[in-house]
Amino acid sequence: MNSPKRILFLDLVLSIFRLNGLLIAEGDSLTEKLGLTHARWKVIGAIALSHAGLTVPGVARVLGQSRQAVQRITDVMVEDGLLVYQRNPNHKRSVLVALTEEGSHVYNMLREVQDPWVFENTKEIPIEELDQALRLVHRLIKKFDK
Amino acid sequence: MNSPKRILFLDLVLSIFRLNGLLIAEGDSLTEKLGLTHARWKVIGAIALSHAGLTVPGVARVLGQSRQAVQRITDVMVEDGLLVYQRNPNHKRSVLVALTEEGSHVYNMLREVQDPWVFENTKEIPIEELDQALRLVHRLIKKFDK
DNA sequence: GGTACAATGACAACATGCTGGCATAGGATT
DNA sequence: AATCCTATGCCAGCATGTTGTCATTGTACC
Repeated sequence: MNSPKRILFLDLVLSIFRLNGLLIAEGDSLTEKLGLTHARWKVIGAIALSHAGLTVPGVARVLGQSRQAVQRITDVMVEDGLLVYQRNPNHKRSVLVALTEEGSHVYNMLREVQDPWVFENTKEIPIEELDQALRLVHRLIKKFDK
Repeated sequence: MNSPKRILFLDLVLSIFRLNGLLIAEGDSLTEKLGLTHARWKVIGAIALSHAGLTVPGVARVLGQSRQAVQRITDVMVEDGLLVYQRNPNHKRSVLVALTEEGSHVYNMLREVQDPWVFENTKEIPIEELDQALRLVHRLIKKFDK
């Protein structure tokens, strides 16, 4: 069971761990001036991309995290004026999370630093490679996300 | 700047975050009975695979983490009898980290649960796809790891 | 309507990661 | 040898994630 496949897969797993850490560090340094952290722009991004309203557990489901982790982040972001909790017509207790004006502004600034970063880091990579890798990652996510 | 490439790349980044979380959960449940956690088997694996001796900061460099994070884990693992600190002929203060007999035993058991897991999750994936994805991930790591 | 199960909010404990600061050991340069 | 830079150990503070528990709300089913 020391097949090449085994080695490749374990290398892939460890590399995912490594890349995850590096991406977090990248994201943090990229958004430092905006007062954001990776936990925060993940939330802002999820909300900005959602057309329907999202509740806290809804954001958690989108991000694949526990609702408690998201709740803690959103609570602080509400205090900081980036988010507001809005009445949810569909649920008495479970409020909707929305961007404030300042939150939208921060999201726009996020895009302004993110776009050049994406461009810089993908300009030499053929789109086919990105697509293939993404498909494999999605396949693995589907396999593990039960 | 809403190119397909941008969308693909951002999806890839978010998917890496997601897969990272899922892999940690997988690893934790897989090694639960061994009394391991993902932080611990990463360390055990790094040490088991190193031919030369590793110091704590050495393990950290291999794993791409801070030496403080690794130090905390190894301290606990030494208490638990999985690791020992050994005199380092090359450095008075910076000891080497090695597996105890129990640590080696746990590593072997780790392999016994890990191998079937790897097999199960790769049997339907062509080796070429794994290889291509791994190459892209390595490429990104190299780009961000400065 | 009543009842049972699921979803949510709130709080706590804990694991894991990061950074920063400080003292000391090692190594390189002069 | 003296000096300077780097590596290391150790401690602390903090951000982020997990799980668990409990009370309450929503929902579905009888």
